[in-house]
Amino acid sequence: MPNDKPPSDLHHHLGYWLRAVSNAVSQNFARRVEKEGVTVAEWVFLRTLYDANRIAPSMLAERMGMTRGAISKLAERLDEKGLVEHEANPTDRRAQVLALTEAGRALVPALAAIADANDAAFFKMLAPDEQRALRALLMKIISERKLTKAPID
Amino acid sequence: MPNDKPPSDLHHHLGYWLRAVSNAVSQNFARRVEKEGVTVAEWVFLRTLYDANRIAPSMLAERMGMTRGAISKLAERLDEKGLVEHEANPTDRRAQVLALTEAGRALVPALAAIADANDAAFFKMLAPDEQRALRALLMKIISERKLTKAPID
DNA sequence: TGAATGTCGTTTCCTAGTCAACAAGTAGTT
DNA sequence: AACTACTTGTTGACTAGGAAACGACATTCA
Repeated sequence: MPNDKPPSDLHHHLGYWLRAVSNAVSQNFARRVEKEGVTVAEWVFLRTLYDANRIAPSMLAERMGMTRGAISKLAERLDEKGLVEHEANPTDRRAQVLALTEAGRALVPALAAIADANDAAFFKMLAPDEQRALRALLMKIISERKLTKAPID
Repeated sequence: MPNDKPPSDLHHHLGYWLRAVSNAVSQNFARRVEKEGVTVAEWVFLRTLYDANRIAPSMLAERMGMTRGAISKLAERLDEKGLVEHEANPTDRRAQVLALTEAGRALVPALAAIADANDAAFFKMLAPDEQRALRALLMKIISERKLTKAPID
């Protein structure tokens, strides 16, 4: 045998296509919300806080899959923009509680509308059953992944 | 009507799940190739160069979807690692030509094996037909997107 | 009570990108 | 030939995030 087979192509990996589509979606969304003066991470932050009402930074870090350092900086930026407030925690003087300001709360529905429009535009070439199928496949991977996260590797 | 309906949930967007899975795959892969002293971007760079043999940085930037500035720095890093060489272009004294060194060429198959293993491990919970379906959906989005990139906004 | 240990959020340092300004070189036009 | 306009790759300023060290505080345990 004169030669090994060539190394597999980039495009043979599902992860490659996943990254390509994901980046395109995120970049598109980023461009849209930028006009509202907000980044993608800030949108996720605000939307999560919208539901939580009042939440510790460490909780937010966990839910968003970011480090506490990142959340700390993110919260400060949003505070400066007048969208988020830091409050003291009466029962633990180390801790903080984050909450939306009125302006922050008012902004969320507008951002949600942009997110809806972006998602709709991006996946409109997929039929409804195809969209459901894609969602199901992605969720299947995620849920499986959750189970095997700590022990594996 | 007392109240509007609430802003849509983060998890209602396909883009959210896409980003979640894509980030997980990439992080996992990053951790694995880190042991070979290489980042994800560097892997894509090396693999692309492996096929192209000799290529201008500007071409590489286009193929990888990165700016020329990023490619310039990436190439310099890989040059310092002894994996990539800069050559002069005889016909245009502004231009450069990038090529793999022997070490760089030798490294690619090992990295490809890691990429194969990572992809296999990550998507093994999907049946073969599910994997094909996922790939088809992603490619459908990409190809549609390519067509409507410039004009749409 | 006091000491060790653990946890909270912040900060510093680092990496890896973008963007915009740039010098060097090419090409086209008179 | 000279002027203009474009293109090439590099650079500097800036941004966002991770890792780890940190100070302040809380908890546990003797």
